[in-house]
Amino acid sequence: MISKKEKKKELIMQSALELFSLKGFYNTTIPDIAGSLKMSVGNMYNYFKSKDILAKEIIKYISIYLGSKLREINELDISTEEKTRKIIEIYFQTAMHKPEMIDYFLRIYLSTREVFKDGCEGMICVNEFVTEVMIYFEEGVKCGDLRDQDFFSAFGLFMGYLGGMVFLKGEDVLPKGLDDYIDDISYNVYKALSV
Amino acid sequence: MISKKEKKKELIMQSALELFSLKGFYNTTIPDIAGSLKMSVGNMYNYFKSKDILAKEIIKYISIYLGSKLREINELDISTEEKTRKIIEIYFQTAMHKPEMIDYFLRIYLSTREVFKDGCEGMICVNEFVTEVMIYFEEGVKCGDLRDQDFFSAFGLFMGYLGGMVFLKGEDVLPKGLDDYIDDISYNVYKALSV
Amino acid sequence: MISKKEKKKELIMQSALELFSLKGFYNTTIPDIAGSLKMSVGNMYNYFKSKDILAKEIIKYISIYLGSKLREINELDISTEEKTRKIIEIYFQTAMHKPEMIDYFLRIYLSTREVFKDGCEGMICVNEFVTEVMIYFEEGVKCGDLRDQDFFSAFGLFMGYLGGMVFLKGEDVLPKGLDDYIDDISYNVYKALSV
Amino acid sequence: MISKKEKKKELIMQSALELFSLKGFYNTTIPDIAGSLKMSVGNMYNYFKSKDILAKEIIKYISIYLGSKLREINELDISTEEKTRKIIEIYFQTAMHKPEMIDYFLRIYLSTREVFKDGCEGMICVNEFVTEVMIYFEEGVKCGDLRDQDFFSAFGLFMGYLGGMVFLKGEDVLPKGLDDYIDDISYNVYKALSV
DNA sequence: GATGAATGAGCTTTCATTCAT
DNA sequence: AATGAATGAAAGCTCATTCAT
Repeated sequence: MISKKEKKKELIMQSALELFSLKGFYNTTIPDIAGSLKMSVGNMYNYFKSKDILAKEIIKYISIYLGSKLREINELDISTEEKTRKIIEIYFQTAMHKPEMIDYFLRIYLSTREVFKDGCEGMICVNEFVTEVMIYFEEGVKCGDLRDQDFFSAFGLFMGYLGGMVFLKGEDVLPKGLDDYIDDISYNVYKALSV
Repeated sequence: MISKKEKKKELIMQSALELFSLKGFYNTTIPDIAGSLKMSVGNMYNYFKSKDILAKEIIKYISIYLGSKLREINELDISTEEKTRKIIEIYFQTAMHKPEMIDYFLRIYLSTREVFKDGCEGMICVNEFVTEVMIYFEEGVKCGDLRDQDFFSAFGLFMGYLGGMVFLKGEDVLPKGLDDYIDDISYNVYKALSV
Repeated sequence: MISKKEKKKELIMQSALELFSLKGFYNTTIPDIAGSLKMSVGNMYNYFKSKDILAKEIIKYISIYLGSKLREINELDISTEEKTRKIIEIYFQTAMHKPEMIDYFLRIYLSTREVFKDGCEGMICVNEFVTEVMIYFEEGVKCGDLRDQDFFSAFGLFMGYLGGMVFLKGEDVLPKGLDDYIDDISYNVYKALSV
Repeated sequence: MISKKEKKKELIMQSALELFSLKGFYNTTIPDIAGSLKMSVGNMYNYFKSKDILAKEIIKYISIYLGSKLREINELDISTEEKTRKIIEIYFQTAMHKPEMIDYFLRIYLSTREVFKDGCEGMICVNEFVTEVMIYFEEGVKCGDLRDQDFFSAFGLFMGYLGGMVFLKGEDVLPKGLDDYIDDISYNVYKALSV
């Protein structure tokens, strides 16, 4: 069972996540976050000892969320090609319906090194997510669908690609909706990674 | 002919670029930049009217630099496959020898929307760079090497991939040097984009 | 008979005394004190209505403790010279074995006027201690051992001296242990005060 | 010649010294100090990088001031007994006419260890003052007036005594003015220290 | 008696920008 | 063109105290 305090921590993370991804880490103040929750500034600090710690907890939270989504796909009994498409779909769906998550990942986590340096070195805080991508890749290789190449070569292509598209969407330069690129992207990714 | 003032502006941009990419936009102060140039704070404002304007000039500067590098490749009389490889090479070489440029692109420009919102909407400030990628792509299509797909589907893959790899390198999770991934990546990109 | 509540108040004072003398009044928080006693913050306020009141009760507590030690000496049937030495001994022994007491006296009580202004004016809160020094002095005069001078001239010398030595010890500038100064100090004090 | 900046630093120290000694270190805020000088808060930090550093500079300043006063006495061609009296006189005169100095010494410097821990270990920041006391003592010994005892035994007596009297005055328990104790104290100190 | 979440004023410190020289 | 002292708003964070449970 989840404690009342744990529940409130999650509420705070949700609100902070939205504000951070909307306005950026340094343009979101603790009073902003507290205000959005009708909570006093001081009380915020009963839940998260610092703004940095809050930011780190949020990325872990996102990693767990996205990781669980990927796990569901990994557990399906479908071809690697279909899995590839489903991963793209879920990524874009998240980008459309919970844009703050992907945005936080791309614009806060990847770019605010100072904050994540201590405690999120390497991929510690996005471990759950990366692990599932790894599973997707290794199973694809094992069953003969994907070429056996360096994992990071494959990871960079797949995730760099998806991130890049969401960035373009965010910059409002994509003429079509993200959904409309799913066919192209699935084709390109699978073409690149398959044997 | 380039004026003395223009020359000093460039010096300032160089120094600011290094500091911004090293410590982030919000952790670099105007006194920091002035200090690194042994220049007074007040005088800095004779060259750039605000920190935001400085940041925007820098991204244009980078875009022009990288665009010119790509143009050189586009003007070579080689196959699209060779061009693809050369683009990757030049991108990684820049990432290794002038890391501040790629870092600024990925960590400052892409992530600090607040700053670039006014004056760099869409791709205005990275126009020169994007244009050359577009030329690479369209010529590749015209000569029958590349599949005729939506430009952004291709752009996202190529540039998202390269950015993703540099990010991974920056996070110190790549077991090998960037150079050692050139073969893999060239292969993957060309496989994805070719007919 | 001492009530259960009175007993707990004393426990709190002991803990607070240690923390105050170790970290200072303003660097010791009520949560610090409560935490050191595994007690809730709210409950602390059932025993002491404010931090200031707690601080004042502590100095009274110390005064009573030290006063009782001096009374024991005053009641002995020994010469004033021997009493003088015994007072120094007991003072230094306290400084060594219960350093928090002397430290509190010197560093909290004497220096944090704001806090003790209301309720501890003059020597109200250290009354028991000062009274015993007064008795020592007056009896010494009555029996012809000590010169009959202004009490405060004598008090300042004796207690200023002892406090000064403990300060020096605290600053780690004394080359020897406090004990090793007892001979010197006894000699100096008695020489100064005797007829 | 003294720079304009140095002059302003001294003005700030003067003002801060008064406020600190009057209200205590933790009850004096930077806005208090800035306000007393009709100066902006931000500008204060152009002169002293932190409140702690300001506090440390002040104690050095006081030490130099008092040290110079003692040096003048040390350089006089008078007996040790007369020097003893003159030191007490100058100390009490300072306590009466520049009470903030002695108060700062006794109530801020000696009691706020946290602040002076780094950078003022031992007697580093009161070096000039202590040195002159040492010279007084050693010359007194050399010329046969004072007993050759441990320096700190003598220092603790002399300075502890003077500090103690000022404390008592501050607590308003002395029935007479400080001046009226000079005879007594001179007699006591010299009696204790002389051969 | 006991808990600890909640309050909110207040603190130190930072920094883009201005402006008198 | 050049200096750097000055401004002042705003940030992150702390903490004595209260109060519903």
